[in-house]
Amino acid sequence: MPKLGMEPVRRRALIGAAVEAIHEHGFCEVTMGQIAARAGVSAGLAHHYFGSKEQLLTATMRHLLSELGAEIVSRLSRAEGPRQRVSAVIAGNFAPGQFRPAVISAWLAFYVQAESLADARRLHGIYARRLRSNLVHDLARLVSRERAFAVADGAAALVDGIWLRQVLRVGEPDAATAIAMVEDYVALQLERGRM
Amino acid sequence: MPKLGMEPVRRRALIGAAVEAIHEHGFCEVTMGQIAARAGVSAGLAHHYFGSKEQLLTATMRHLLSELGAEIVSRLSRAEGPRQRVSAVIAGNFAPGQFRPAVISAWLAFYVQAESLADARRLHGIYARRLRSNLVHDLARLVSRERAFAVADGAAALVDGIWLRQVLRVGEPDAATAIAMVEDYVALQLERGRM
DNA sequence: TTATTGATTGACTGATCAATCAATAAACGG
DNA sequence: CCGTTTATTGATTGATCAGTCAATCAATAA
Repeated sequence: MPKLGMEPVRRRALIGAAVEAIHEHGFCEVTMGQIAARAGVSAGLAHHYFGSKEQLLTATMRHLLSELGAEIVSRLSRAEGPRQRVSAVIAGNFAPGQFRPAVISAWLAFYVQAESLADARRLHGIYARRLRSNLVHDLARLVSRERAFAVADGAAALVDGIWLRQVLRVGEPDAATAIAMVEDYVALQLERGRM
Repeated sequence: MPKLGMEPVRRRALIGAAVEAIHEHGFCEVTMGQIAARAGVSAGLAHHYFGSKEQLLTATMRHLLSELGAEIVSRLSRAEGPRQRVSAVIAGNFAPGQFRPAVISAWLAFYVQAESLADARRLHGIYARRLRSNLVHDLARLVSRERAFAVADGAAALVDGIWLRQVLRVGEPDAATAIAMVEDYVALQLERGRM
């Protein structure tokens, strides 16, 4: 059965399987065997393509962050003016493909890992700085630069908090309510800034 | 050297050591041996008193939640009127003994575990409901019941988000800034509610 | 003094799992 | 068709670690 050019197919499948397997078994408990089985291959093949469990997990984290980033960039490109750009960032953070149980579980697990794993920490840092500078840049066109920092930090904390709390909520995530909550916060802050 | 009545001493030491060891080694990587060594005893003794790693970890989580709860209750008892009570809850969530790196790491790790571990999930649920009902009860005296729910959820998400983001921040946690951020959010929401 | 109980350890075991590797087989290139 | 590359597996290894246990020692009680 061996077809050629399977590498990208397997890599994608394994990364997707890793997200699901982390959700099902928990980050600490999940094994290469479980991930590989979910992707429909042997554990040996997972090692063949990724070298080690840590590298597969790091690739998975990189994938999640880049997908989330892409959602935001795509919405930013359609936004007009700073206020819409802020909304684009907020909505991007709750994009349907991202704000779902398995992704939320994996994302949180990587947050925890980022503390002890240098690679994970670096990736998180890059992503967080980019998000923040995007927000600050646009907010600074609406309020003072000083307040823009405060509002960006507040909005970012609120977004992360909503993701975090979704981990323990039962039932499907409600992106609309989440977005409304953050939009409300930003609107209130901007109103005051204009007074 | 065996003295009598060591059980409570050892239990406390092991729970404290678990928090520190999780912070140092990471939740997934930490072993009973490392925790026991930090507490100055053998791994065998840790099993003797707690039965299993899972039970020691669950006891640690219970301890963290109850300490945080105690900080809030203590501030609530000194508060007068609903507005002060809301502030008491906020300040309690950033009490100096709790809002520090090792505790934050462990707390977040337990959050992740709560997804797959029934015991951890139950504990978290109890704590979260209590916190929420406390907030809603007092907020409902300041704004409509409906808005009280929204503000309580927003404030709780903000608190959790600030804790979460502290995991990756370098340097000592800044409780004062954190409290100011949540107080600002609540103040803004209450102002609107009164309009 | 002599049992009894509680505290404690270090050695042991059994299971798990990441990582390696040799073997196999299909596709392809000449 | 024959050699090379790519894909894939299953068996194996080596390390780690949770959990158990017998043995030891001190304090207390009878």
